[in-house]
Amino acid sequence: MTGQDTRAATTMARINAVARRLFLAKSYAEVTTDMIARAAEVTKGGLYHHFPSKESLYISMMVGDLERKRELFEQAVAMEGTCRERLARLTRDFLELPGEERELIRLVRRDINIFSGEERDRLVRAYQRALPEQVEAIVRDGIRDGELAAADARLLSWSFVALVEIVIGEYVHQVLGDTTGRLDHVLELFFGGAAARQVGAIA
Amino acid sequence: MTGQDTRAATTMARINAVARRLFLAKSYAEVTTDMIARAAEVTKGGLYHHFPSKESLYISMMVGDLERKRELFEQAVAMEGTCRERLARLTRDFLELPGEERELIRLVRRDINIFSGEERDRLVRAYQRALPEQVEAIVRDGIRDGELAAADARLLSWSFVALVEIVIGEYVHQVLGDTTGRLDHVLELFFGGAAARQVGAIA
DNA sequence: GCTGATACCGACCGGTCAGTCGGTCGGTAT
DNA sequence: ATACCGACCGACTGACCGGTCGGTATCAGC
Repeated sequence: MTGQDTRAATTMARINAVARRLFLAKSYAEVTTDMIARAAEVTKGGLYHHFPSKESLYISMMVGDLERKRELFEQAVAMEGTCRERLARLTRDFLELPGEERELIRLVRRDINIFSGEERDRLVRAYQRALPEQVEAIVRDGIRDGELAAADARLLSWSFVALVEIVIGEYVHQVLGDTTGRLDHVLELFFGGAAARQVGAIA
Repeated sequence: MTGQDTRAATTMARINAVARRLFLAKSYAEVTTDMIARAAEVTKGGLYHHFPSKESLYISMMVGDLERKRELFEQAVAMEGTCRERLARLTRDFLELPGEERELIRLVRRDINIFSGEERDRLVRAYQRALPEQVEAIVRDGIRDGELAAADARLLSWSFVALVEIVIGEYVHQVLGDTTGRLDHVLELFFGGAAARQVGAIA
């Protein structure tokens, strides 16, 4: 029993890993089930023995990964400290994820429009739980404690996530350098805005 | 000559309009050339008489539209006033665009990954000229005039655009209401940040 | 009213791809 | 040894879809 379970689980894990790599490199439509099967060293029949459809394979690969990210980000939420410190921790954790792991979150935005119905909802919910809701929990505390101005927590969280997403990418790497520069920029902009600080009076 | 031009131009415009509607409602792959042809009341042969390929039809529809938006946003750039006033004008113009026109900009992000090569570049360039570069011009002035803190203008522009894009959508409409509420939120957040203002000293 | 050009037609082709299905094989329980 | 079962195989199918092509309709200029 364990032997069979392990064997199936191993194969499924191999398929998942290969699928992740391929879906990152090419668009959903461009990645064929043949490609996945060949790269995972199973046949299409074998692949369809474990997954009912291409869509389902894609979604469960994504959902599994997002679940792991949720656990990571929850540590920042659970942390003691100011709102800013906790957001910093979460953002740093995110920025320091190995490239492939980090890029996977972008796939949600890239591919969300090709699905619909129940499977799409599964993906959306997994994403929301993994990132925006974690940020929202911290932001909500920040507002409650007077660290952030009163505002809609969800909207603020989305804004924060959007600022973080901007900071990924090669151009920003050239401008701001590695994690710390990017992190500082996001936090400065989110908390303090882009306006020049008045040098003199409060005016 | 004018008669022929007009006839062809009319048909092409009809195809473009129909394509825009369809591509907004469904993903690129889901919209078939048959659907476009039928909805535009031509046959596939007629469609391919005017456009060399589905991809080319899509891209030129988008590029044409983005070109019109560029002209609109250029008015805000050309305007007299502070950086904040000019960004407000540009953002207001954007937010007050009729729904379909505004959504079209989101298609760039949605579909950019399915193209590659020259046509993709055409689309990317048209988008950049239409929106981020306009914002960047204003932001650059703001930095030069000491209204914005010294920073990379392009990065700031992207951040601003990202904040604007957040503010579209039904949830934000419920929270902030129509254009003015959204506009104020974006400007407040971008210029002043989300931190609570100190009530007392400068501390 | 003839001629050429352009707009338009619609059946058809070539290729792709998700998904199927009858069958093999290795391991496990009895 | 036998019976069984889940893992896996791979040729095949059916549908779809972008693009083609030989042909017809419409209209301008002569």
